[in-house]
Amino acid sequence: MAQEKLLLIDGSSLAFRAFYAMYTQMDRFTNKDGVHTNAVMTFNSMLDNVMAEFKPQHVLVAFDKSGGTFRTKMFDAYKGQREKAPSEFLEQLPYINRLLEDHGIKHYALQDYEADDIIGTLAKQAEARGWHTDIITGDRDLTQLATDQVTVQVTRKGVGELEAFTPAHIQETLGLAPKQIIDLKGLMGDASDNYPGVTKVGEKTALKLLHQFGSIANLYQNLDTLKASKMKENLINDRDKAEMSRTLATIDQAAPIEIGLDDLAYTGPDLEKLRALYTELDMRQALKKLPGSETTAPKAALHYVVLTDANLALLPQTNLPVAFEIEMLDDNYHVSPEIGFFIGTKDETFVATDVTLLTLKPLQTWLAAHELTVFDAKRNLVAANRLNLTLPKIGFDVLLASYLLNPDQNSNDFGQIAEDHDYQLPLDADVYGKGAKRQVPDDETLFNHFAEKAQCLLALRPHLLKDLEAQDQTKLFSEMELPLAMVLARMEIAGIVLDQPTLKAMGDQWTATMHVLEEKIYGEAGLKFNLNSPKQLGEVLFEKLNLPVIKKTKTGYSTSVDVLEQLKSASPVVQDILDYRTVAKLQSTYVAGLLKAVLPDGKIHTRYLQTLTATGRLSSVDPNMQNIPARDEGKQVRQAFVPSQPGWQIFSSDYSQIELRVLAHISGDKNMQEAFKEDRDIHANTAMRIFDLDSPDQVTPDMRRQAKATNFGIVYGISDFGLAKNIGITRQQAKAFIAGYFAQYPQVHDYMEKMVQTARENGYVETLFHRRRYLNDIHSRNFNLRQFAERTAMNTPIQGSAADIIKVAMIRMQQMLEREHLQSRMLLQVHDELIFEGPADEMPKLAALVPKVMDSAVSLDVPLKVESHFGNTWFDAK
DNA sequence: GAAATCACG
DNA sequence: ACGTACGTGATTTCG
Repeated sequence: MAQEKLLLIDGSSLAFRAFYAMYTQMDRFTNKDGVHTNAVMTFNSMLDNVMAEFKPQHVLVAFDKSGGTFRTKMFDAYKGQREKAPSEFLEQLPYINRLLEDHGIKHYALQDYEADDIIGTLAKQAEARGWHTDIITGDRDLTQLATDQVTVQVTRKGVGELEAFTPAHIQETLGLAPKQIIDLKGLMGDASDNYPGVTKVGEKTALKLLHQFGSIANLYQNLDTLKASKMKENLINDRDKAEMSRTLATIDQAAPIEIGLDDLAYTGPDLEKLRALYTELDMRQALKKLPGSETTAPKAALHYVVLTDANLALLPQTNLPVAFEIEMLDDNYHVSPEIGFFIGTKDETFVATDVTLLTLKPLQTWLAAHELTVFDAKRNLVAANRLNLTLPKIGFDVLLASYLLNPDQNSNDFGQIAEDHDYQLPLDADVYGKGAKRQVPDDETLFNHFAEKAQCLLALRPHLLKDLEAQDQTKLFSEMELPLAMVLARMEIAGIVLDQPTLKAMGDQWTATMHVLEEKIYGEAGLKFNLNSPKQLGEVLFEKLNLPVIKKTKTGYSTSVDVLEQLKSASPVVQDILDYRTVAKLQSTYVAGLLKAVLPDGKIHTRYLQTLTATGRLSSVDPNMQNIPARDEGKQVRQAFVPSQPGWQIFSSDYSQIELRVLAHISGDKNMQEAFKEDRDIHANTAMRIFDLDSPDQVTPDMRRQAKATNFGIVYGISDFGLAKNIGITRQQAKAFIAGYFAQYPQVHDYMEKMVQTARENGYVETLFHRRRYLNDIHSRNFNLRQFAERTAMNTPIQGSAADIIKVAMIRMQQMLEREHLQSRMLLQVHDELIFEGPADEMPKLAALVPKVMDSAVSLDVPLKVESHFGNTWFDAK
């Protein structure tokens, strides 16, 4: 007989996670009585998943009992920092209990004990009987229970995935045996359960000590063998804390539970009761899944042919578009495994897992002769490049088209996009799984999915083309976004070299500064605390040091820069905190973060997301190369971005004031256009106008600063409150500023009103190149949402048209580089700036060429201005 | 997962 | 009376 299986679920931890997994959309999920159901729903689907996956004969869901536990009796502050659970959560707990009962699953809680202890006790009993146990929890502390017979499954990324902690897995990841997790927690403490551990000992130090000594007990027995150090002192001083924390972290495996293994048999659900509960809670998805509800018939498997090197001749010659994709398992196509490809014609889909077939001559020739329809051109171009091949004839991209039709539909999952256009296609997540469980399915499943995708691509193409035409976006698609995908692919493939030693050296300096500041701050504050925790920092500043509270956040005191700037004079510690924040950011994001992103070729290959933003801008991820520090000491980071070859340099050109120039053009404002036509300093010009001055000499730096902020505010869709806050004036003054501004630039005012009006009438606004953004909230009864939509209506045509312009410039620039046979390459785009590398002797050519291409990308009623620089590093190209 | 913070245009 | 600048991504803490 097969081994008996027991499933123990940490109900408290999972319910909490289930609640927060859909926290933002919580209010979308309520029943007709206003009871929230997000936690119940998520908990329920989680339950379905684990029951299906583990198929246990015995199940128990353990909960914490409210009120204290034996641990609180030992240590008052245990879990003391926790805020009370929100009422939207508490109201769902009774339903979760009912849900379990109706599922035929036992649940249990015990006075003075936590769910952990119930689970630990039962797991031990099950082991004695020779059963296998799986424990489902969101809490890593439970991994201490892992044995050969007990696997601890910890939820990841909310609740969607499980990570299986076996003793071997724990050994692999931490180098510890499960029981040593207890010593680990003893040494490092636990912030969320609010027990201390040893001062200054975090996970790293604790692991080192445990690898050396094995346990806390043995560590203290052999403390003499440690060299004198601050850490040793801390260990001596905090011995009590360590031992107490160890006790607190220990799960009681002999809790006096009144329930036994024999009570846990899973008998299956009571479908009628479940149906009643789902109905009461208005859980339609769950209702649909109940047996006996209407089911959708499984679709017939599609036909496909598996390609081999021997049957490539089967590919038919056709003038019709064909579907193509190189499939990869992960988002990051620079490094993801390539798991197969497909070629679909209207009559047949050809599939294979062996992507090296693509390098064979007959297939290359075939691909070069047929127009391809893909989902995500850039992704396929990079994948192809990894196989040393080009895809010269990509004619249609379903992802790009879908994004242009509505940039809110920016999912990267073909299944999702298909659904948006009323086509049936399984989500990639359903075929491949998510996160740790993501894997290549068996060939039949994979190939069938390929066939579905191929046929879906071919089916969607004519509809999307028609829709693009109807929205006047055909050119935007075929002359801008699709060609741009090719250009971006080349930039991403080129990558930029990171000078790692240089960056490491900077990082070491910043780390040293960080440590000095840390100690100084602890001295000034009179205590040690976690500087990276806004919560703890807030307590120190506003409770211990009694500094005035300037601003609050949802959860407590705000400690952001603008607040700290105002508190600088109140205490010397504030400046140190600001300095600490600066270097900590540089170290973690720009030194450690960038070093992590370097691929084996020594380069950083970012990915531009071409179908993400609502305005038409690009974004950049893994890593983000569009927010590398440009000011103050952080800009040194740019010294680490260097050319890929000796004798080469970095070249950069950027548009000057492109958004205000776009505004001057589309608003038709004569005064603003005049300023640009005469190449005046636009901010000084604005200052002269709103402060009613006669000559530029009368503009003080402060006036210019305020005028500049007002110009920005206008672009963002101004409000008096926002402007007042930004430049530190009263709301009245801001109001007067804005009135003055509109008096001086009257057509700008007209433009703002016109855009809001357009949005109301059409439901969307457009850029110069017909990029569209829908603004459903423009008619909202909710004041905030409506105001936001109005500001968006004013801003999107400006930001989006500027994005259009640089996209045109990039496409033309790539053509020019080829036409002029330059070795120089385009590497990066940062919204209004293009960065290249090339041989030093090509720099003068770039200096002539790039600005010319950029400023002639479009013809506006005002000139576009471009500034260029070059040097040995990105830093020097400024 | 959410929130807070801070980097860029 | 409402509560606000537009568009992004990465890191850290916390429940």
